[in-house]
Parts: sequence; C-alpha cells; structure tokens
Amino acid sequence: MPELPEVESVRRQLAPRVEGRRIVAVTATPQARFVAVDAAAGRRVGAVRRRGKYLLAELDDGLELVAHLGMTGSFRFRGGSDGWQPDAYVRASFTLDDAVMDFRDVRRFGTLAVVPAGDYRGLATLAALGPEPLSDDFDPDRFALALAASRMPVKPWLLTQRPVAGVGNIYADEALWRARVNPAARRVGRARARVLWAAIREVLAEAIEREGTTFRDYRMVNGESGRNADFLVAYGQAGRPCPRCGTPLRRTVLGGRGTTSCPVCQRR
DNA sequence: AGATCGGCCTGGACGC
DNA sequence: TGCGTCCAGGCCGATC
Repeated sequence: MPELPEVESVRRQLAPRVEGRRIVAVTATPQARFVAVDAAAGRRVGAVRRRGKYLLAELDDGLELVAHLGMTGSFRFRGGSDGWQPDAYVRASFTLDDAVMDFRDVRRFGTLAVVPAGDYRGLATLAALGPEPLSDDFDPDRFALALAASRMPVKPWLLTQRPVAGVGNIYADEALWRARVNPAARRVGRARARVLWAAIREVLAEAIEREGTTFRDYRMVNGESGRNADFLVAYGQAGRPCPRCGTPLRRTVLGGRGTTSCPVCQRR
C-alpha cells in the first residue's frame, strides 16, 4: 500500500531512468483509471516529481503524466539485472529510447493520466491535496487549524489527504500512536496537533530512510522491498503489547479502515 | 457543502 | 481438496 515513503522511494529510482528520455510508444489495457495515456507517446519526459502519493512526470507540449500506484502498482524495467519479465499483471508499457518500462498493478487500483500540466480537475484528491509534510509548507499552526476545520474523527480526516499529503493507513496509525492521539478524536487541541505534526514528519522521514514498508506487493523500481515493515509499532500489531505501556494494542474499524491503537496511551 | 458509504479489483487467508 | 466468504486498501462518485 504505497504511501508517501514508498512513492518517494519509487520516484528516486524512477527519475534517473526516465528523465530526458522520449516515450516512443505506449500500450495500455483499457481500464477506467487510465486516462489519455496514449497522449504520452512521442513526448519527451522532463522532471519527475512527487506530490503526496502521486508521481508527476513533466512531458513535452505542456503535458504531464500523473501516476498513482493505488494498492499494488509498480514500475519495472525490462532487460535489467533484476531479471524482471512482464507478467499477466502488466497493465501498461512505455517504450522509451533506451528501455521498456512496465506498469504492473495486480488490483487495478492504480491511476495513469496524461493531463495539461497542473490541470487536476479529473483528480479531485490531487486538486485538493494538503501540504507536503516534509517541506516548509507544512506548518504546525496551520496544521492545527486544518485539524480543527473538520468534525470528522482525526484519522479518517488525515486519510482524505487534505490536512497533509501522503499519509495513508499505515503511517496514520504509526503517527497517531507516536503522538498519543486517539484515532477517533474529533477535536485535537493546538498542543496535541503540534505533537502530531512532528510525529508525522518523523514517521515518514524514517520510513523513507528504510525505503518504505513492504508487506507483499510494494516493490521499488529495482524490484527490492522496503525495510520498514519490521519497525512498525502500531499498524497491524493488534494484540501485541504497546511498546510504551505494555497494554495490548486494540484493533477497531474507523471510517471503514482497520485501525490499531493503544487503549491506554491514546485515551481520549 | 460537508460527511458518509458503497464500488472498484484481486489474491490470499480462512472455515467448512 | 475444493469451494465459498471475507478482507485489504485509496480514491471517487453518489447520496444523505
């Protein structure tokens, strides 16, 4: 489940392999989440950036390729030392000057769209995306205001991507645990918001250093797994003792998402 | 307008 | 063994 650290790890490996290359041809299986992918053919690729969980590749002629890995998306290159060969789950292929890049996506939750640069009208979440958590745009006071702007429970509100970009189910559980914030809290005070602000930045930065969290499908461009899974203390750890207080962590469902938290440390 | 919910999609885990 | 059921999850569109 690629979130910001996973997408950033992909971006770092992807950028040097596509920037400056021309996309000679594109093939894509028809699916609702692919929009105008053919328009990438013939264009040269500029900078590859990331916003939240989205990859943004600048193209010639004022266009932009937007990619979201969904749950199981990955980019792989043929003919390399990792031995990658396309399989039945390749949904799109980009022939470059010097390589063939496949977009593999078992569950088809991924998005590929070619749009006029910056025109995200068809991508509501990207259009309303909150600040980048590891940039100066992510300000603790404004984050506190953003949290106060909704009466939703704090965790589902984080997952909308509006208070901050790139936090998904894994890192939401981790950051809330670290900041001792109850995921179901509908009000988070200024002081607590600041602690959560710092926790989000720490959790994401540490996960980037470990190149993301792999359970099964997430792979970097070179086929390797991230190393962060062994460091999770909350997500997926229900029943295990809280590393802070020893109370068994509890699994609940919040906004339809599995949620793990400490009933003592994260009391309201 | 904001909040909520179901649908999308597939493999794997689980129960019988 | 084989079948059925449920779950995971981000995002989007419909509905309340």
